[in-house]
Amino acid sequence: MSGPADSIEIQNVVASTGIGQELDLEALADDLPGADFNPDNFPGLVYRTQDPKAAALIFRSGKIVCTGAKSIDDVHEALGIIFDKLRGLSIPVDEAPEITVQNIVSSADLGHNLNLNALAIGLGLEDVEYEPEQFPGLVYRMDEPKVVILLFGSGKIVITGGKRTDDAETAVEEIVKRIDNLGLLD
Amino acid sequence: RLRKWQERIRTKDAGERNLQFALSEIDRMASALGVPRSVREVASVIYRRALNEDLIRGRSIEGVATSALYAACRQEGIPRSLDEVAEVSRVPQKEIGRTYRYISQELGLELKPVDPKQFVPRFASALGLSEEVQAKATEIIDVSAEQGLLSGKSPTGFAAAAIYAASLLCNEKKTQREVADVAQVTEVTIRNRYQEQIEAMGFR
DNA sequence: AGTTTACTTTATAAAGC
DNA sequence: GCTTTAAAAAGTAAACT
Repeated sequence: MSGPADSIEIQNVVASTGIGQELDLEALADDLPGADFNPDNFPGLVYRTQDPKAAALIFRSGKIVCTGAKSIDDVHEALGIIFDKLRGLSIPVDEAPEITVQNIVSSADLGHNLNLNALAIGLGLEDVEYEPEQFPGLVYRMDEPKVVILLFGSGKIVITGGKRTDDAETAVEEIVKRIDNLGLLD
Repeated sequence: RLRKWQERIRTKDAGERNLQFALSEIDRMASALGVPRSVREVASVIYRRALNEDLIRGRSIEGVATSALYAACRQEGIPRSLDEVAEVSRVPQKEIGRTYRYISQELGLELKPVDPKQFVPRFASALGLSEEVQAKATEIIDVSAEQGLLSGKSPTGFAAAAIYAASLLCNEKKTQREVADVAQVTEVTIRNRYQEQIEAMGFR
């Protein structure tokens, strides 16, 4: 059975980790080709991997944030590359640093156009933020799973705030139910 | 003990002065926008509620005052766009929008999305257009909104396009530039919405 | 008038102001 | 609160050709 849940695509995964070692970012900026470090703007050093494509923010404390990966596997791959690069610079890195997924951004297509005005009232104005003068999407905060869904007139949606791969799937099934119950899924 | 008394009086005075400042700012902006006294009163009530619920902490008094006025205009059915409100405020439009969303959520205002039709009388009269054009523009908005064209679109741009289309249909033509200026949108937006609307009306 | 680039919104960690 | 990073959605806008 093909449904909206099958159209889900992970677009971005944010994860955090740490190498268990303090870093000299000034020195690291010189040793890592392509590294961006502007301590006046932001305390983290920015390093990008090409394959898989991702961006890492490396901090003096040794903590690292990885963003832009298209899957959880890609996060592990990208961070693995960074760990090896650091080891290559004779920086001691924990053997298998714990990697925590912090946020997953997914997109999906409900396959029907949406009347956002009717949806704002139907879903409940108290849980909805819809200000087309400021942004074309309707913002819906769902409690279980605890995610935020952006709904557009085209029926395309964005699910963010989830930490597990199946949060998006559960959220899509739930939002489809709620919209259908309102009779707003044409 | 005497110090505590003085402190209380001092903070009470400061709070009173801040409230007076906020209310006078609401009055000043409301006058500049030309909204009726009833809207200023609603804005004052919203501001006082925000104050009582401690929503001003971490935000500027002027920002909350402006947002309260923006919300009051909507609540009273005579909305002003964020652009228009920002013009008479010394707070940037982006902050007004954010603060509005925050106080709206926290106070549970539950305001419905702005109806583009509510801009028609004001924009049309600023352009010197007749009642006939206004009625036509209103009809265009109703028909195209029913066909689902309104979702995600800015209410001012939607209203501007309908007024432009209605002015053509009623032989009281205004240029896209003239309509764009009073609605504070670009000609490109009017062109885009106009194309969709005349198609929805079955013209073209 | 068409194209490109860029900004609006959501979530999330990191260190410091 | 802010700063930076990534990505999607769709609307709006400005700067070009």
